[in-house]
Order: sequence, then structure tokens, then C-alpha cells
Amino acid sequence: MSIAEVARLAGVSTATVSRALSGRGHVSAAARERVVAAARELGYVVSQAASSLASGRTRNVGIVLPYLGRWYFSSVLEGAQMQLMHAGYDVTLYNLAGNDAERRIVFEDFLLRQRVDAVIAVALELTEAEVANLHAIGKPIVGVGGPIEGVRTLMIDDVAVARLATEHLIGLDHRRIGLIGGDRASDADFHMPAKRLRGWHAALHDAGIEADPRLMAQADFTLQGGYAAAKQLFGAPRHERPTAVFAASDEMAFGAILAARDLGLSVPDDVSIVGIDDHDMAEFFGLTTVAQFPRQQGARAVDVLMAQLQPDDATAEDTPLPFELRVRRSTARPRP
Amino acid sequence: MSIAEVARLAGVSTATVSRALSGRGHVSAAARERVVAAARELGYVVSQAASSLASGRTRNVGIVLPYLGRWYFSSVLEGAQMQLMHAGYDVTLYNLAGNDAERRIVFEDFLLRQRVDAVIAVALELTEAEVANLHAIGKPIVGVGGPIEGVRTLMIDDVAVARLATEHLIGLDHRRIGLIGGDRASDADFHMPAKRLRGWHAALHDAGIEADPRLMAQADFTLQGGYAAAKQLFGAPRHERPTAVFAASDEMAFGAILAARDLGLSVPDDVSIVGIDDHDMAEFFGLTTVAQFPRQQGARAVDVLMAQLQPDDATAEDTPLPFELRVRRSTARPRP
DNA sequence: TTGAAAGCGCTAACAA
DNA sequence: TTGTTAGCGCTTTCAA
Repeated sequence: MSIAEVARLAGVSTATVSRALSGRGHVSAAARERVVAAARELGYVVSQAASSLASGRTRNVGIVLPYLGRWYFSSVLEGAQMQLMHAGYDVTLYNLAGNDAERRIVFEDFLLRQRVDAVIAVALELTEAEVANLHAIGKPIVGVGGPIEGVRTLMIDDVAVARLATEHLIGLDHRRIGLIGGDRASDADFHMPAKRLRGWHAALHDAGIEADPRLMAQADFTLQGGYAAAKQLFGAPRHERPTAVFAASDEMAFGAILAARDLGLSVPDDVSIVGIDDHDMAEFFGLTTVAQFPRQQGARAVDVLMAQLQPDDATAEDTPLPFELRVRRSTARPRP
Repeated sequence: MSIAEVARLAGVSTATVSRALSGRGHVSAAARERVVAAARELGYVVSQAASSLASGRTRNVGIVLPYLGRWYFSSVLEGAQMQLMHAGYDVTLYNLAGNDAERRIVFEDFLLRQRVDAVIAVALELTEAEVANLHAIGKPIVGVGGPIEGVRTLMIDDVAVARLATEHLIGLDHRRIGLIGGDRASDADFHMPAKRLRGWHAALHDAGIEADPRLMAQADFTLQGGYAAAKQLFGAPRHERPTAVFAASDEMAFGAILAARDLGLSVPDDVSIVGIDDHDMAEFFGLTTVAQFPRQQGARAVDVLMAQLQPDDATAEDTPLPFELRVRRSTARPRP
């Protein structure tokens, strides 16, 4: 089943079939109609391989991410994939699984095989060499969730987000505000935890509150990690205990809510808790949080990419992504 | 950077380069060495498009799944992707997002573009037409997590798994054993919920216990859904309340644990709870569960596929996948 | 074991 | 607007 048979059936040349089906170049309405009819009748579908070889375009985008199982990553992926699919693009998935060996294979081998037109890197800091390799073969890159040197990137302002969450607590008259931040491992790739810590710090500072190091705990962005960290914070003697905690992700905040409960502390009467993300389960837990919108972030990354793939690319600046405070049941004024 | 330049530098023909690099056909050790050296020196990587066009092989496998965000699916995907990567294969991801329109596009368009050598369908029931289309273009299919007519499939024995979970409760002397099963929507694609219900039923029957319809609740396989369903069950007057509940997935079981807690019921003193999956958070919740191993299921699906891609395929039977009871803190004898 | 050469199926310049 | 045709870069048959 090749383009030649369609051409024969439609009574035109293969070039016309190609033009009619791909939408590139001019074809009379009549010819287009016959071609489409013939293609449908024969059940013809272009061979991507042949098309790619001839045109240099693959209609395929690589998406690289460090994990699959976490809400943020799978949501970005979902958003990007939908959008790409509607643009007729395939998605090739490269999951690094937090693993250096895999990473090398992906960047030194898979991505260079000319199978993708572009790559989207999610919450990944690429090395100069990685970026250079990709640029060398003319593949545009778009980053989501963290800045990459010399690459168009979509990200929320993590400092501002953390500041907003913390200021919400300050606005409720909390003074002893704890932090559940990222641990060293989770910071390695992106410094996002460091930024969220900075936002917390800045908000306190502006309110004239001194950051108490005993109120800072670290975790790995999982619910379990958040639980353990929160137990440490909440387990302190009463006058040292925070009346509120800012967790750098919703999953950790969920853990903190459960920890409070297990200690017999009421949320929000004894402790207020705020997170970042607006995870699917935030509503269920009644968690006050700063929403980011990962599905939209993924879709938006695709839009940016499509623009870059156009010859007349009027690449705009890096835009900060929207975020939004969602107040639910987990925060309130401290009990006097 | 094409094969011709490598050939020139190595002082051999392009045919020899191709053979040396792909491992197909015989090449003298000396020639291979020179080719490999030349390729490395030039930074040569094959063009997949050209290779595919010439050989008909794409070194690319499509993975189709109904959702991305749930633990089971993303775990299977992760397992399959790792395994494929190590075999030098790319993964093209088709996420249906529980959406019929997407599904049609995927099956009538994307998968037929000859971009994949095979497809793995996760927890999906394919229609006869969908299978036929794929077979017509010679693409092998492997199913994971549910039977597909005429297709090699890897799945756990859902009836047996549910029976095991329920028999664990019976063995602890529970008699009033509730069920949190799937709702109609979640059953549509795979009848997995129906099978797990059957297992529960069969275990009760064999123990001479009559299944009480008031002890059956339905949910959508989410934590929230499990919570709501469990509240219904646990909210019943004391003598009608189940002393134990079997939830058809761990996420629903987590919800049930939280529901019990919110009602002031102790797990396992007042109610025992058992799930299916061995979710990453099962340990954290102390949940007794029947483990299945989705990462391994994904990897295994790849092995089966690779075998089918060999000409000398000695396709074995459908093998039932392993599962295993993991007893933790959420189950105990009922309080007298 | 190696090389020559004929495609694989499509796209895009160019000519008409 | 349409057709002719020369590749795109590789694999594989066939012959040596």
C-alpha cells in the first residue's frame, strides 16, 4: 500500500497525493477530494519512515523526565501528550527513573538518532554538553519546570509561590511557621527546593520574623517523607512547636496532615498546613495550597515548541507560569 | 554524517559498516573494529528513518494505556520502558486519558503509520477491529493486565487474587466481610472489577458465609472513592457493620483506612482492611495487601514481545503472573 | 567475509 | 496547479 497506488486510483501523480495529504503546497479542491477518497478507499496511511527520510521531519517529539510516578511529572506529560497528539505528533518517552546510566544512554544515543524533531525536558537541568548535542543536530528544546541555560523554559516563579504560601500563614497571624523542604537529593537536579526555601525565608524576613532553624525539616517530596518530617516538627515541646507548616509540595503536606492527626493535633486548630501543587487529592484532604497547573504547563510547552518549529518563529520571552492560592480547611488563625 | 563517510574512513563498503554496526551478518573482527572506531571518531549515529525504510524495522514499540496518573499504569509503563530501552528500543506513548475520541485517533491513525514494530496494550480491552487492524499490518500485540481476544496476554488471576485476600480475612475468623469493588465505569474496559468481586464471593461461599449485599460498596479505584465507600460501610449500625473489608485496590484501601480513622474506628481492632497491589504507600499505611508487580509485568511484556519479534518464535502459553499476600498491620482477628 | 547496487516510500525542486 | 524526477540514508540480495 504505497502512495503510488493512491495516485493511480485518484488519477494524479504521487506528488499531488503527497501535497494533498500533507497540506503542503497547492492542490485543487477537486484533486484533493479524489485523493482523499482514494486514500480512504485503500486504507492508505503514510509511511513515517519514508516521509521522514525524504523531508527531514519526523512528527515526533521526545519528552524526557526524571520520574513517572509522581503527580507533577505524569500530569505535565499528560498535558503535553494530548496537545502533541492533536497536532499529529507522536511522543517518544524517555524516563530517566532517577538514574544516571539511563540518562547517559538517552542523551548520547537515543536522542541523537534523529527520531525526534524536538525535545521537551521536564524538571531537568541539562548539562551544557547535553544542550549542545541537541542543538548541534538542530533539535529545539523546551524546558518545563526549571531553567536550562540557553533554552526556552516554562516555569513558575518558585520563590514567589513559596512566598505566597507563607504569607498566607503570616496573614493569619502565625509567627512560628515551620518548613518542610526538599532534601539534598531532590535539590540536585533543579534547585527548585532551594528556591521554595528562599521564598519561605523571604516572607518571614519581610514580616520581621526570624527563621528558626529548628523549624526546618527536610524530606524527599513523598507523602511518607512529609509524614516523617512533620512528626519531627510537631513532636517538639509545645512552646517550640510550629503553629503552621509550609510544605514544599502537596504530597508532603498530605503526610504532614496525617502526622498531625496521629499525634492528636487538630488541623487547623492546633496546626495549619499549606502546600504547593493543587494535587488531585488536595480537595479531599482539605489542603490549602498554591495551585500550579501541570497539565496546562505541558500543553503550553507544546505550543512553544510548535512555534519554534515554524520557520517564522517569533519566539517570545520566557513567561512565568500562573499560580494561585487555594484556601481550604487546613489553614486558620492560630488558637490563642 | 552518513554511513558513507564512516565507510570511507574505515576503508570498507557501506554494506560492511551496516553489518558491523547492526550485528547482522558476518564481519571480520578486524573490519568491525575499524568500523566502530571510525563511527566513534565521526560521532556517527544511524538515521532511524533511513534504517526503518530500508529494513522495515523501526526499533520502536507503542505502549497504549488508558490513564497515566495511576500507580498501576505508570508502573507498568516504567517497567516496560526500561526493558525496551535496554534492548535499544524507543517507546512511543499513547495515553487514551479515558477518552473515546483519542482512542479512535490512536488506533485508526497513529498506530497504523508504521512507526512501531509492535504494541503493548495495558489494561485495555481491544475491539476485534482494533486487533485486526494491527495484525493486518503485521504488528504483534501483547496485552498486560487483561485478556484480549487472540492476543498473547499477561495478567494476574484476578479471581484468585481476590479470593486470597478474602481468605486471609476468613482465616482470621472474620465473617462479616465487606467489599469495596469497582463501579460500572471502571468495569467497562476490563471486567477486572467483576473478577475481583467474583473472588470475594467465591471465598465467602466456600467458607459457608452468605454474601450480604449491604456489605458491598462501589468506588472508582481512587483513594477518595474508597473513602466515601468505606464511610458508607462503616457507618452502618454496629451489628450490621463489617468487621473487615476487602478493597479491590490499595488506593481504595487507603481511603478506607482514613475513613475508619475519621469515624473513630481503630484499624485493625475494630475493622481489618486488605487491598490489592502493594502500592508504594502500602508499607506506609501498614496495609495488608496482595502484591502484584507491575514493573515486572511491564518488563515481562517486553520479553514476550521480543520473542515474538524473532523469526524463530516459540510462543509459549499465556502465563498467569505471580502475586503474593503481604500481611501488615491493617488486619487482625476481630475483637470478640 | 566483502562489495556493488537495487530498492525502501516519500518529498520537494524544478519544469511545464 | 500539476507532473517528473532526483534524492533522503540505509539494508540486503547477489555475486565474487
